[in-house]
Amino acid sequence: MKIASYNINGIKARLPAVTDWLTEAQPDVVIFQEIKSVDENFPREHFEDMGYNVETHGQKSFNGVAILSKRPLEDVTRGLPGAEGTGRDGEDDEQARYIEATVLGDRNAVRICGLYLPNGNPVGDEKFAYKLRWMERLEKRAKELLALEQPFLMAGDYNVIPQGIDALHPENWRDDALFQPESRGAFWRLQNLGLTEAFRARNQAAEQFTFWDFQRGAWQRNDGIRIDHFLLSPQCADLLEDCQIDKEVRGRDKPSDHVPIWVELAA
DNA sequence: ATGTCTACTTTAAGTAGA
Repeated sequence: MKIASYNINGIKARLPAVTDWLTEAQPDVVIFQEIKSVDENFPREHFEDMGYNVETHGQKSFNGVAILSKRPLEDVTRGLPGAEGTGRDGEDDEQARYIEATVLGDRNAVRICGLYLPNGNPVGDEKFAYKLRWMERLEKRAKELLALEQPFLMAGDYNVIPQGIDALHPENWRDDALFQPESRGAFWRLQNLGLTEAFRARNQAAEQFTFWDFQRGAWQRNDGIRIDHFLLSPQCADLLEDCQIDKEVRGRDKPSDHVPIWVELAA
């Protein structure tokens, strides 16, 4: 079962590019981030015509996540649990950044957690504090799911550069929320719970990026960072067969600033 | 030093977010 993650930076602007990539890559499941659309305006029927079941969690203008699956989706939940000062299960989280669903493979059911972690810039601002609180909530959710001892994965745009090797010029990110010790520490804490970072489990090479800024000719200079990740539960990591980044998508017409990353699971 | 893109409104030029 091929499961992909792709921050598309706006479904309206990205529909042709996303359609071309989907047609070629043929993932069984794909999670999108930054759909930047309310649920009613998401081109659901377009993707249904391509054979996908579609579940969205959108909002106006910003953020927004979705899960598309060729297999049936079960037990869909929207919002990361534990939103502050609100009701249960993140129903009142004002930022649409998280969705979960279960996909049935031929041999295993896999819980898919699609996330768009807050950027957190500028450091020192309330936005950075929100990022760290959000990561604490994610860790809490990971612990809940780990207790079930079932295959699950948490994937998406983490907005975290794990190590210096994950940037062409790590020194340029020293003061950025994506490379702060607190952000990176929270990402390591997730892994230390027993989650496997799929890409690094299979590839230790430098210059393996998933994002190149639109500004300053970052793509032309390969001035990228690796911030889109798959974290796998132990039962899911046992099924891991491959993890790749579809880098070439960044060089196409009207690209997103991110490219797809995917895992192949023996599920 | 600067360089971009997207969505939206204030609707064609400015703002916010990344």
